[in-house]
Order: sequence, then structure tokens, then C-alpha cells
Amino acid sequence: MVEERQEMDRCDCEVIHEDIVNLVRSKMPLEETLYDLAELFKVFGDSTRIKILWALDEAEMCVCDIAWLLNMTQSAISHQLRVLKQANLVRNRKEGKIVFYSLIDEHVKQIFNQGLEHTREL
Amino acid sequence: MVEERQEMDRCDCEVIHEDIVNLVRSKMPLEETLYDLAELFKVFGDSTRIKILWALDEAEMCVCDIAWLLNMTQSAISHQLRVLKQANLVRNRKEGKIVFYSLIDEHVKQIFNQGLEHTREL
DNA sequence: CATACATATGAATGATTGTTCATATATTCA
DNA sequence: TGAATATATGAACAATCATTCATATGTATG
Repeated sequence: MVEERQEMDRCDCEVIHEDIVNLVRSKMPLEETLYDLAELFKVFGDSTRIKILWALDEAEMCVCDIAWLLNMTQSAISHQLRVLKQANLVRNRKEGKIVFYSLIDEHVKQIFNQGLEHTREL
Repeated sequence: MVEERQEMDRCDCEVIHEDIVNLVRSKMPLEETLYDLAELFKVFGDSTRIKILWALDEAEMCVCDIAWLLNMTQSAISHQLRVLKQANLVRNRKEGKIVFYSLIDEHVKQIFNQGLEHTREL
């Protein structure tokens, strides 16, 4: 299948900026890579999930404790834990009736801290 | 105003896990801080905005060039640049008719790179 | 086996959001 | 001043999403 470039609104900057645009284009990561990256940040882009991740970075916890900690329903937490698990951010361990969740990736806290540095720079 | 803790679904783990939950609670950042953090990541959680930021990290660019680069309409780009500006991620500079946008924060690329490290670890 | 409990899940709903379309604003140039 | 160009913006629409509610699944316990 031939990849055809759709004719876009093209302003007169073209002649002047074409080189820069082409340079930038050549340096951009793959479309798919950037899509995946956006998907990851989408997971971080909800304060309930941020709180869960922050909590799990402190200690492994079961679902009902997270719900209690965050003052939310068990169901809401359970749904969000599923999202976090699908994003490979948390793992779980079953002990009888109780399911304990914990953080998988050590980058998470680093990403959060860098984000915090930005928000503090206002 | 008195802060009243809403009665939540509370499981029998309470007795056993109460100490851990209270410890975690004491270590959690302010509600508002985590909300702001989530808002920041929400901005990163869209592939159009990710692409714009990635592009601007390479070079200052005008609106129509970004639109051309990303094969999108000027209007769509303009709307997203507004979101990025409100999040204090980009600044702009006017030169006649043309408005050039550039990146404000050097953390951005670092945050992206850490995010990429996570996505690569699947 | 029946009951209680911890968690998961599907459907429904209200809210948010990204893009498009039409149009407004601002600037240059003839 | 009028036409052309670059950008911004408001309304509308479709799509996505977080929470709730009801209920299902799985496990221990009496």
C-alpha cells in the first residue's frame, strides 16, 4: 500500500522553513513510539491513579485498604487497578481472599518527581 | 468547617493494616499537589501534544510548520498549543504575522525519556 | 453447605476532551 | 483601503473515561 501524504493547509513559510521542518521530521521518533508514550502518560493523568501509585510506592496494599486510604469505593479502586495493571505499572499477589497490589517499575517515582519539579516552577 | 471523614466500605483488614494505612497516609503529598501532577500528565497524555513538544525540543517552529510536520490542520494545532501554553510548557514569540513557539521547560525531555524507558521494558 | 467477605466486572451515566468547521483578529503588502 | 495570509477562537460533535450500581466470582469459616 502506498503511503500518500495528505495535502495540508500549507502556508508560505514552506520555502523558508522547509529545511527545519524536514530536519525535525528526521529526528522524530516513530509514530508508534510517541503513541505508546502518550498512552503511558494518559494513565498518570488521573489523580486517583496518581494517588494509588504514590501509595503503592510506600507499601504493598490490598484493595480495600487503598479504598479506605483514598476515601473511595472498592469498585472504583478495583477498576483503576485494572488500568494500572494493563499498563504494567502494578502487579498483584493473592493471599486467601485478599489481593495485595504493589508497584512494578522504579521509574514511576522518578517520573513523578520530575513532574513535581515542573509544577513547582510556576 | 469541620472535616468529616465519610464512612467508607471498610473491610476487616482494618485491624491488621491500620498502621500501614496510617503510615502511608502520613507520607502522601497534599491532595492539591497530586491533583496538579495529574493535570500535568494529562497534558502529556495525548499523542498530538507529545509530538508537538518533541518537535519543539528540536527547534522553535511556527504554527503552520507544526501543522505541516504533523499532517494536521492549523486549527487543531492552535488549540493544542493553547493547552500547552496554559500548562506553562511552551512560550511564543511573534514576528509579524508569524507566531513562533518554543519549549520552556528542560524537564520535559527528561520526563519523556524516563517514560520511554518504561515502555521499552515490556 | 451456607454465610460472610474481598475483589472483579459489566452496564449505565455524566463529564471531559480532541477535532472540525466557520469565522474573527491581526498583520503585511500592493 | 482592500486583499491575502497567519493565527486564534467559539460552537458542535463524536469519542473517551471515571465513577456508581448491581451483581458475579472466589475464598475462608462455622
